[in-house]
Amino acid sequence: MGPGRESATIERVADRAGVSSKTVSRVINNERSVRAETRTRVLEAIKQLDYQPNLNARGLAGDRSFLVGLFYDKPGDYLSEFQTGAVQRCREAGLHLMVEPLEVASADIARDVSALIRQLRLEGVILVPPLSDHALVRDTLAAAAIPAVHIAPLHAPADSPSVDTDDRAAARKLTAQLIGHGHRRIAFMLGRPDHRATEQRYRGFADVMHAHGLAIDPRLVQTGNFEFTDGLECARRLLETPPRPTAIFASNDDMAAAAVSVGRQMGLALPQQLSIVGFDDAPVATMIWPQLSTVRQPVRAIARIAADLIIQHRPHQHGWPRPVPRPRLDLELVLRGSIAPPAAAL
Amino acid sequence: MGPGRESATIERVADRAGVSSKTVSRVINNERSVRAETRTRVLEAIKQLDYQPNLNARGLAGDRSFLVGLFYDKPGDYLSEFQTGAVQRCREAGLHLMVEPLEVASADIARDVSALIRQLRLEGVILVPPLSDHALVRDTLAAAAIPAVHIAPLHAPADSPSVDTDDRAAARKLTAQLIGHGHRRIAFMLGRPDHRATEQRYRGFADVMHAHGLAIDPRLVQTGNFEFTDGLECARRLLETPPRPTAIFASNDDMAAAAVSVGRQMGLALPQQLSIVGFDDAPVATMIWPQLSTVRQPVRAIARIAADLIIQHRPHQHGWPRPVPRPRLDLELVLRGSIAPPAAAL
DNA sequence: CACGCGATTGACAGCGCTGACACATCCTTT
DNA sequence: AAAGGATGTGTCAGCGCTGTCAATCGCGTG
Repeated sequence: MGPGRESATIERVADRAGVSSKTVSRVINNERSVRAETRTRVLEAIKQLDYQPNLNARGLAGDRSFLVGLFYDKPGDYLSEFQTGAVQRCREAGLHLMVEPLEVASADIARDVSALIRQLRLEGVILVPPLSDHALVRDTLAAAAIPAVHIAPLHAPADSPSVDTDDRAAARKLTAQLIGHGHRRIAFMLGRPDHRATEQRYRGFADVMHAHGLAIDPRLVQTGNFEFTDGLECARRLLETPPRPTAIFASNDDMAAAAVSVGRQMGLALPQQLSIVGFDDAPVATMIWPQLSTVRQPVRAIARIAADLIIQHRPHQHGWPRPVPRPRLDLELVLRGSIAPPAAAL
Repeated sequence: MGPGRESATIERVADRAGVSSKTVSRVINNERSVRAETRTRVLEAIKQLDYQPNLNARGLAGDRSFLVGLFYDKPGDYLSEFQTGAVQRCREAGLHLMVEPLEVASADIARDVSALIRQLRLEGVILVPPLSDHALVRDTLAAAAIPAVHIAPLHAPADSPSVDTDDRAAARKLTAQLIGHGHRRIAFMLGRPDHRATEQRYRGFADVMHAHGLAIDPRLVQTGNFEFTDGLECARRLLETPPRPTAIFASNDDMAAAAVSVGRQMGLALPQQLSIVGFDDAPVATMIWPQLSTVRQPVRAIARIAADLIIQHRPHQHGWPRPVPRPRLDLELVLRGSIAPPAAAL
């Protein structure tokens, strides 16, 4: 009820409840050996005084920090979705998320990481690609014995958990859609080579092409680095390669959007003369016309799981359970208007 | 050189430098009264031991936290740009940014805010719209005497700084472009009513329309809430209103993209039969065809300034300087392919 | 009824740092 | 040469909490 005039301390709560501060501490930390009646009394006092424990003090005394780090390289929609999911899960566990940009290309990235974890005493760190494969960052974290969760790493570290999605299976399904509509000559736009997704998505594509006995023209496989602008260039090359492909599988929606843009500039009727699919179900997928058929990324769910892994780890202290957890999520196709039978096949 | 095996403490540094821990503290906090020679010696010891001060301890002892909060409602590209700018500036000052989502609609938002600022002891908070106008949040912050910087608030709080952009002037310039190309019948898509930008952008539009003696058909002013999906609906209504407008001024790029999408679905040639302009220079502005003429938002710069305001405030302790700082940034037009003379005027 | 054991609770030190204040130096000034 | 004023440095307590360990309580057992 009454708002604490000065922020109440644990002592004040203890007095009001008629117990020692240590008992209040026990209640706050949800320790078992507190009589139910005592607990109630303490809780009541906490509520009445509107007491909020001081995390600095808790941290200093208990050698904790209540902080989880989320390290990223490139801001954007993915990141902001991810952090929203991670924060949600962290809050439930009474933790807070420090979102820290790190330049992969920076020379003193190791120093930055080291400073972060030692000053803030992070209890765990989540690494999103391409940081999840950065050797220096990994080693620094390992040396400091900070629990780290790697999102979709190219090479899963032996003693650190990772969270993955089954991009390959999804890419298979999406490719099957294209082939099912009658496409035979399909181009592929690769993502950044330092992302696991790049490899997996291409493999899924290749799997199905081969299964159908379809050749992959090497000239029709180009790298767009997951970037719209690179995708523009890439799409141009692809569409200038005769005979023109009737469909393009872009490894993400930004590049798919670039393909749409180039296709339109070249005067092609979309999707009749050119089918295009993307990956991620990014916002742009529905903001262009035709809307992209793509694969939904459950970004928030991934983030939640990653945060959860850190949270679950804390009590154990002694490394990760064996085998190291490596959850893998299934992906879901989102079919929209960007696929049509190839004009020639009509 | 040698990496500290166990994280070094201030005492260890003091021993090595042959001074007291207090002197080391002085060096860390960059206090003046330390002899240059002593300072050098201490810094040397710090480097040799690779010492990193414990922020928990610093915070507890000095009643600080080295934490600045960034409160937001909706994740997205804007947010992630903003936080990148804010983090950069904070780092330079040795502060860290806690990015915290807050639900504007939530009933216990005040409780959430209160818990955050009291547990973490935030040294300052940055509020992005629409949080910058949330009365409860504002009051809670004020009651706790936390310095808060409001980004583009509808109503600038009397004793809190705000950072603004001159949306009105930019909207004028953009409208002038449309009219300069020969457009007379121009529709307008409004944003969310709880954003200052919504009002300012419309006013700028109206200013120029009136200055040219052009009427604003009330049926051609619709609300799209800054959302792509609402924008779709909105654009449909606008384009079905006879006589059809030859141009649409959307208050942001997402809605402009929606207008492009609808225009295309209706079979209009863009930009010949319909010119469209947006606002913000969001990623989507260049990812659709035709690319949007729009207004660049210097989001990172705004974020930097906001962080800087907090940083500058700290030493003073006794409120903000008078008058309360209210920096306002100018905006820059970005002209791309989405404007053409109206077909009829050709 | 003394004893033992688990469940509960409290006393106390101390986490790593900084604020307040005391002390020591080294100049100036008259 | 003594007093006054900067400047530089150290001592010590304590920030608000938790770990450790000891004390106390409740109660079944022999």
